[in-house]
Amino acid sequence: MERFLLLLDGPWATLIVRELLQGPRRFSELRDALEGISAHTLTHRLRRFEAHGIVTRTVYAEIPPRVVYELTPLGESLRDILYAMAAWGQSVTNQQLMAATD
Amino acid sequence: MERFLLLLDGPWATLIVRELLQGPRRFSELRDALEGISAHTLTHRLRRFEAHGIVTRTVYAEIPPRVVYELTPLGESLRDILYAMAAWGQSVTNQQLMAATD
DNA sequence: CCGGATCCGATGTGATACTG
DNA sequence: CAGTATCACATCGGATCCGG
Repeated sequence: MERFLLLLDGPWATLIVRELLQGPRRFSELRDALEGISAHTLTHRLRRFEAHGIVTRTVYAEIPPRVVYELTPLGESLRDILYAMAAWGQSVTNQQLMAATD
Repeated sequence: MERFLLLLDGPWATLIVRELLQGPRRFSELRDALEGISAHTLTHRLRRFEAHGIVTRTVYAEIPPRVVYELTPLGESLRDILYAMAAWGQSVTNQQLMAATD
């Protein structure tokens, strides 16, 4: 089975990558942008991304500390997938999905 | 949060849709093509797809019984996403992924 | 500010046995 | 052939408390 599918597993994973596609982000910036995500989940997704080589984690030893996450070229290459997802979401109205979901 | 992400949740969901993109498939054809999937899981994914309107289920009351699954136009519209995923998987060598995963 | 530790619930998946 | 029922396990995610 293909590994790459596991990278975007879970509802938050794709949303985090989508946010990082817009540029480097601090931990708190991600948490604020992804309204509703817990620090617990955000940390775990970022750690996995890091382990899979699609995100870099840079720690600035300042007071207060600052941690910046940034997509690697490998992570940037996910852009086409995210774009395809975004396009699909726009072409399918919420009404269609809601009616089909219930 | 966007509903469509939940459609392709889990490692098998995308693979099932990818198989159906090649044409209608019987239950046993899907199970054979997706080596390693359990009947339990395949049934549950197909039932969800059906409920979400991306797959139709047609039962032929023959002996032995025959059940054919086919993508709806809504399901077909997922093609671009699956293609983008496939392209990504091909551009990234397995070596890269394995090295990054461990 | 950026998490780690821990406990908990929900869900995806498998194994096995069984059925119309 | 095409499932269903049940049990078991892993992982995603949230809540809460605590630490560098």
